[in-house]
Amino acid sequence: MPGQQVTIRHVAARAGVSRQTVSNALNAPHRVEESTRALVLAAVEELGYRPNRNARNLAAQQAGLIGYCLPTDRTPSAFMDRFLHQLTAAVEADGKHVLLFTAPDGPTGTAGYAELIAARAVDGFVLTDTVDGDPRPRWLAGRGVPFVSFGRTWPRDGVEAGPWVDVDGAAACRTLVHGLHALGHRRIAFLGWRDVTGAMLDRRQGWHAGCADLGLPTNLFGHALADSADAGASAAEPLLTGGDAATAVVAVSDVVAVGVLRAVRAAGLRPGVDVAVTGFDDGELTSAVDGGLTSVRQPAGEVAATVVAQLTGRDPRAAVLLPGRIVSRGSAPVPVPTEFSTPIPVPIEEQ
Amino acid sequence: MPGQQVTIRHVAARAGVSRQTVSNALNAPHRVEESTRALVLAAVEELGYRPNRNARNLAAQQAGLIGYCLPTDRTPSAFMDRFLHQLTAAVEADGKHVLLFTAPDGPTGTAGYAELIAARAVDGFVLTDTVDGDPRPRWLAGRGVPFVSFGRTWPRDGVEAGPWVDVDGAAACRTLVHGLHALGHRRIAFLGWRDVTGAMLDRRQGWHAGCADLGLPTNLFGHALADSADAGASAAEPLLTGGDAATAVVAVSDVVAVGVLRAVRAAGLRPGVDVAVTGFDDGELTSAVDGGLTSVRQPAGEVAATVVAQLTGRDPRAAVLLPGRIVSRGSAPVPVPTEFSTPIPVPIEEQ
DNA sequence: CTGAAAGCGCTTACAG
DNA sequence: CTGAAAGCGCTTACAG
Repeated sequence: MPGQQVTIRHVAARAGVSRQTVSNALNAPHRVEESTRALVLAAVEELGYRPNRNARNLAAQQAGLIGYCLPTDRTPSAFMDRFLHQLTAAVEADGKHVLLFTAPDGPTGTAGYAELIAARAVDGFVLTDTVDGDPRPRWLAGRGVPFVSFGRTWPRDGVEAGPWVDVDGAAACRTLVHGLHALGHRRIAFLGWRDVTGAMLDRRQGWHAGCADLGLPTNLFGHALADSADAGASAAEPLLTGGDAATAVVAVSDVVAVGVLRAVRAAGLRPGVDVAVTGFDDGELTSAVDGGLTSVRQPAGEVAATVVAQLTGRDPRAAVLLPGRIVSRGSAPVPVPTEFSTPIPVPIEEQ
Repeated sequence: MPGQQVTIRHVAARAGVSRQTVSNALNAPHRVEESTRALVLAAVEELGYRPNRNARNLAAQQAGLIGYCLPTDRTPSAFMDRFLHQLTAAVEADGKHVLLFTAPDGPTGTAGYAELIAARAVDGFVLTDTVDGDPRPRWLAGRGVPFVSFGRTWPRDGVEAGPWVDVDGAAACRTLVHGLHALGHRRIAFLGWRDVTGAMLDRRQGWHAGCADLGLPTNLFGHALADSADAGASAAEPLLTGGDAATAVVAVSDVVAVGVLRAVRAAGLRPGVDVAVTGFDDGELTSAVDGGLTSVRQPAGEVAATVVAQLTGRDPRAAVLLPGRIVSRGSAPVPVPTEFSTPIPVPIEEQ
């Protein structure tokens, strides 16, 4: 990086005050007379002065950086890109920046965290992709390192490992069931993943609660062997045939829902008409479906803002459940909830 | 961040040497006797010492950080997530980290860059999403700030604004045309975007060259009004009807290709059989298509590694064009190129 | 090869 | 309210 840096010395000389008065004018305005402050600010403006980050942070004993791990083997997703945008903006609003790092020891490894902590390179962490039994929350909490998780930290023995924000998948799926019921469906199935993740269980439980609310059968469910359209199609087939075939399917993800739609067509049925299908994620796949795929959108911006507010202590809550938003499209044109009510209100928009 | 930091003082005391000898053992091993070095390293190991980043960087007059801007209004994409993973890994291999920031003044604004430069918060930048007439490369180059762009910097008056890496979309589309020709197609259309971007022109030019290579008509092309399936379907319709209808369509993106497939079905034709369709991006949409969508995959890891190598001066090239990879699927089962040859070799894999 | 000195550019108590 | 002093934890020439 070339160019002579403008330092606090230059500003002090220009304003005709000492260096610490410049520092005070910038960091503790109340300890400086208004006229002095104006003088300093003018000099700062003229010279385009910005405090050297390293010097400031070294003196202030902070890093000005929040660490965020991108495990290299995670499936890339547009949603995580969106979340990262929002996180970056939220962290910036706090005068800090996001520092990215990888996990050489796997998605839940702590080595990368340990390095950054030892080097005092970050002030805290934001976690994502937490899984049941994830060692990271406990590990960080044990060292007194500030962090917040996007996604539950899955308490052990009823004890939370640390603060988290999550999207209420159960409420969304429950509302989806109510919406499908309002549409006239009475046999509503759930299609999850074979791998038992917390997110999947959460969504399935919401579907189950919705069916129970309305006296609908709760024995219609299946599990895709993978998060793929092919696996979704295979798993959906048995749910769509026979005398007690489902007329609606709540799928655990968009890509599984796309598979369900494929199975619907293969069975000679019309998607959205004979069989309603909903997904989860509201990604670009929703546009790949004729008439659009009804899906659940996660509020990335709200999640990011809440995470940062908790990290800085502005938000004292240890656990925050945010409602998702149902985006209603042709594959399952659930009405906005003027026509029905659910125990937990989840916004629905038509598109 | 709690806990007393282990400093170079502790290590020096433990090893029975002075602080600068510890520093030398770590940063300039050759200036220290082997036995001393071993002693120091043992103390470092025992104490779990890591140099304080801020102190090190302040003394060394560097930031240890590479800035990367995430414009908040950019359409989120799984590919950018993948690229960021790879960039993070590549930067880490160099002992640095990625710092994220936003662009309050729009996708090509320079305010965010200016702040970070003034604060000496980064050592350089990686640019993406450059557009024709993008002010950023010239602005950075004018200040002598190190940067590399992923995506051409679109020279003005023949002068490059700075180093870049890009994926050769023209070569990929040209190869696609040759592959479709090998499949028996003689009327191959191109479907681009109405908005004239460099990437779109690049791909269209490759299609044109391929058709010219093989003596095929070059008047079959259209432009979608947006990067959406609906726009793709509308724009594809006229290409698929009439006596001189196309039997294959090279689409500028996956989502446009999905629209083309919709138009193919709407015209009563069978995708992949009557009409071949290819996309570009190789995102999750490829799995939304029955039999899969043939697409072009960008080598995110190679791009990231090259960008970082240029940034650090390890790679002296100012402009690097990397081949994409064609992933052949049911929508256009182009053969691996043992059966045909193209002017520029682009790998094809079946999937 | 090793250590005493100076300095990186700030902030934070602490006198005046 | 303002400024002289000390210090944040390192690295970098420079003597010994």
